[in-house]
Amino acid sequence: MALATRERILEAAGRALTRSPNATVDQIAAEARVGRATVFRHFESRAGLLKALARRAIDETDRVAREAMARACTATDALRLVTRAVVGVGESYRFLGSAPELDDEPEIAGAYRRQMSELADLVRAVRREGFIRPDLPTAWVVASIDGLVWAACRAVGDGELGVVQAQDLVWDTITKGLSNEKASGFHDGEEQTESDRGLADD
Amino acid sequence: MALATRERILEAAGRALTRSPNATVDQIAAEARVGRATVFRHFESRAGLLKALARRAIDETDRVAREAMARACTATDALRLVTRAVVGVGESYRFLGSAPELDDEPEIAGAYRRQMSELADLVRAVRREGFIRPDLPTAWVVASIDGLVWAACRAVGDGELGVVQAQDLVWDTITKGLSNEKASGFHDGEEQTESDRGLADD
DNA sequence: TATTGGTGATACTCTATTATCTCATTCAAG
DNA sequence: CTTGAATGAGATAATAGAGTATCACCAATA
Repeated sequence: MALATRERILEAAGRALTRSPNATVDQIAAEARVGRATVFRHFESRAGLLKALARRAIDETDRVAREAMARACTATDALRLVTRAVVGVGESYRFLGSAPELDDEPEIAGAYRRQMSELADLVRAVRREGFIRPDLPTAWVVASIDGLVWAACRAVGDGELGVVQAQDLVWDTITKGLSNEKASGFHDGEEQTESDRGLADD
Repeated sequence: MALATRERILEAAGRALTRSPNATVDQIAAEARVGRATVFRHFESRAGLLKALARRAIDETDRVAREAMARACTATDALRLVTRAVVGVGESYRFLGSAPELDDEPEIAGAYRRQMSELADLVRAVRREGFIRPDLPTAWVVASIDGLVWAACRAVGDGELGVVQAQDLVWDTITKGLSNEKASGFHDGEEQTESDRGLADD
């Protein structure tokens, strides 16, 4: 039962830390229906627990992302599958975004940087295939994909969307945006600036 | 000098808390080049300081958002101007995203909910004007706009983009997406089920 | 039955941090 | 020059939470 207990603590820690990133060991133990001492029997310290949890989330993300990469034959399709996969396991690593202590763990911080760097590589490959609008900086493409995936994970976690629905919507939005106006007769230039200038007195 | 000192502490707290959300009063005081006791002379407690900081950020966001709303004649244009405005003051409230204690402040949590609800109202109005793709759930439109604004603020804070550039890119991405393929010959039908199967193989 | 490994509960120490208080210093206004 | 308000620095108390140690309990197993 040792392994099961450890796993149960990790799951509970994920839930508790997603709710409140400063959750105490007491709260985590309570969430796991486990004695406080048991937590320290399985993890050397609270920081160690956080680190193990983060490593677990990162490894799982890596796994599904590599799986997706392996299945795709073009970079564009790889990006599509990777975003889907990451949204699918989003619950695992949602706590990472608000876990400040982890920035001090060089192992975790390094792994996160590596993941973002791999995403940037993938985006550059997708760009070479011509799928990405050439006028967008790569940094923004990476940042906005990250933001959309993040939004999808949060929406799923908040029960606003189903997982599959969120997976579909992320790629859909990347591809087509939110706007209805396909013809792109919508330049930031004309009608908008008109209305802007027409009413701006300052 | 009293007001200036208070302001200086607030600015410093914003910087310190953006760096590390658990920054101690010591660290905030050091960042403000101010004695520790002075912080407690201007704010009743650390929680009070955080609350004042959050209120300041929320009020500033409200201010620029209302200003933008007042200048626009259509809901669509209002959404464009509001996103621009919020990205412009993004630095003020970046710390809010990783300040867990603030969820316990009913005043702050309520104000945040109100802002999100106002954004949802605006999105619904934009939808009525026909600008938003009818097949997208409003919840997703709100979430993804939030995600894109968030991504823009973070990119600006990290020095990856200039403020004006980020402001342009958010609306540009909302309108047109990231993809080059206008024709949308890209349907996600079959391959997804495939990937789905792949994800559920454990 | 005796043993053993994992557990819960509790008491305890130790440290970090908040919050208060005091006193000397600075500095600007009168 | 005097005065008073604001500040910096430091001592101090109070508290919360991490981490340790101990003991009793239970279930599986020899």
